[in-house]
Amino acid sequence: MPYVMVQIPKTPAPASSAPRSVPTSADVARLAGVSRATVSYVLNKTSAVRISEPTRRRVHEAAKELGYVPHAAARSLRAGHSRMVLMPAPSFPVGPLYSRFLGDLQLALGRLDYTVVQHGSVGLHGDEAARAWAELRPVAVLVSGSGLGPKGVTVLKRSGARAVVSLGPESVEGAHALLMDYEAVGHCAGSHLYARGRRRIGVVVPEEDRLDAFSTPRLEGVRRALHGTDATLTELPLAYEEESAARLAARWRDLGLDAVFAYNDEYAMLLMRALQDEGVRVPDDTALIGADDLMLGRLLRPRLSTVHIELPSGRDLAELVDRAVRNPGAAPEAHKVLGATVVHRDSS
Amino acid sequence: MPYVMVQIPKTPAPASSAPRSVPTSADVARLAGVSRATVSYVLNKTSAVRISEPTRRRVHEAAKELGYVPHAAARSLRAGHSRMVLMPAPSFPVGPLYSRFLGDLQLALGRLDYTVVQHGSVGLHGDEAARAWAELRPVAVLVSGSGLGPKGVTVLKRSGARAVVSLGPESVEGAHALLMDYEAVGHCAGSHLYARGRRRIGVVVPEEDRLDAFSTPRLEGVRRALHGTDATLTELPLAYEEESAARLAARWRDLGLDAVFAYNDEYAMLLMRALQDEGVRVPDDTALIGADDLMLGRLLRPRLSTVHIELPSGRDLAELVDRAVRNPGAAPEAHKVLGATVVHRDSS
DNA sequence: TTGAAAGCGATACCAG
DNA sequence: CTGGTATCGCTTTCAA
Repeated sequence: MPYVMVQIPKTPAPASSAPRSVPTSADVARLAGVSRATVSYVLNKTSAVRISEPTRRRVHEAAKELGYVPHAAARSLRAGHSRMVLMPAPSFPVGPLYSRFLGDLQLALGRLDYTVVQHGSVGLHGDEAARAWAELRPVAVLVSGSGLGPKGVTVLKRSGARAVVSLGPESVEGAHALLMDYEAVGHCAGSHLYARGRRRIGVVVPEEDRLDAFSTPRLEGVRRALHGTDATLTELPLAYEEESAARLAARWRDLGLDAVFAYNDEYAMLLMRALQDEGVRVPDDTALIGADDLMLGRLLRPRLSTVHIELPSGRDLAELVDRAVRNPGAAPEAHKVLGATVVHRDSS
Repeated sequence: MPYVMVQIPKTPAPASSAPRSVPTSADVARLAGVSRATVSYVLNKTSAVRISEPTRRRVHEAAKELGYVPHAAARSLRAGHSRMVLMPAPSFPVGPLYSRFLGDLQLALGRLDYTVVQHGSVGLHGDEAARAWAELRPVAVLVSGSGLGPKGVTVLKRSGARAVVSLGPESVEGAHALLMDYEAVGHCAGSHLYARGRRRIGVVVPEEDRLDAFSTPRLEGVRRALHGTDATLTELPLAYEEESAARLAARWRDLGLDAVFAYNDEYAMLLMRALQDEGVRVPDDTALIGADDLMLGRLLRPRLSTVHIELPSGRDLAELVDRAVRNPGAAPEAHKVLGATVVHRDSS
């Protein structure tokens, strides 16, 4: 040892509300009268070494008395890996469908002993966001939507992520993909309306930018369903406000449409109301179909036809993640996971 | 498994992507031909020391070439603190109101250079959850709802959290509190119905357990509003299903109610539909009021009266957090932050 | 059965 | 202006 370090006494902390520094395993060891190694053995139930029962008890008691909580950062630094699964937090209100999916996923991953963390990356764009996520060295990253490019995937993998999974309409180079075929939703709706004999078909396109990622594919799906037929497709921009709907309804007869796919059930309700106020009969004058199969659609009169969407089960996705983590070398899997089926009720 | 995930064949990943171990600052230093200290200085723009421009460039280039991303765990281990603000991820579908609040909050905290993380603590109860959160050594913890007791607060503070804030109906010992006075919502509704001359008042109580934390105070609020008056209060259990609503509506005339507070706008819509199907006129026979001021209420006929709820601004909460972090010694603040006002439309 | 000590990655002091 | 080095809290060999 080059020179002797002398411990400098610290200024005593204020009397009562002493913000004692956070207890470490060394503190536990001292209180229990053992070494830090022993503490680690006891607290992690290491089976390789056997610790005497009295010692175990002393360690546990010391830990409880101090309110010891292990330091995840130190642990994963030492271990060289963590069990954190990171997802970007959604930046817009999510429906009950996705909420439920998320809950299931968290539960399933929790059972597999992963810790799910949603990272509030607001205002970070593309690769910046990927870097921010990579700083946490998650073992896996699940990204929904289009917030991730191939470069982002590289950054994440370089920094140790053993699985990168994208949930969205298209797969990303190098990442596993859960292909949510949003076009299928529109395709379902378009085919349904066509099959019901409708030929002049409108498609609501929300004016809210955040929904572009969903609305564009849904529109394209309808276009694809109608391609090569004698039906026409009209895009109908609509903001999620009564006024906007009223304006659209006011020029409805001029549009001469006999059917409309309203993007989702909420926009459908908005539009249905406006159409009815305008004296347009649904479905006689105009057929109307939504999507997402929300409860509210069942409550409308006429009952709203809709496209029911089935997301992958959280358990399946959790298993995909676990598989990928255990075997990072494997080629990325791609799964089509979005089930879309028409629920025909009274509005179409 | 509800349906099968269909595997799509993917082109195998290029063989060149050898999983090199993740680059550290030492690797950057080596490549740039400088010491790790210099790398740290350059990358953190430390102003105390001045590094020659050529060196800076070499470091930056090396970092970029290696795809270097700093290791957050190592950094915060060394620094002794992080800038992570932790919130438990909500375990049930949240409405647009709360989503918006959450988004604002994340943005505001982001601007103050905090990283917001939602911890998916599913299946963890009370103090277990607090321990799990504490392992991440967040600088602040925001807990909404009643998932935190005084012991949890102690655990978190012991492990270095400089601010613990509870958002909910009641304050928790030792934590800052944003008091969401859910009773006020019910009180508003009850007073309104009473003022409109209604005396036999029903209150919908959702059968979904997860909503207890909200529904009980709303019910109590109505009770308080009616206390000491000649009005009666009837609890109306209701599940969020058409069938349940139909059953309730079927015995409506026997109940002899002239008004009902439907918990929120969604339950109100469910009930209004069922009542109308039963021939009960709203508001003539029975006045109806919801809560949350959702768009859908405006679309109902009659237009739904509701209780508009104002959450605290994300900016304000972010500032409270920042203040608390900078001055952890200060006494916990408690703010009443929930504004409830009746929006009188046509259903009451 | 327990203890001493090396090191995970990054930072900040101090010496040169 | 730059390099060596101790340190954060924890796990895990290796010795005793």
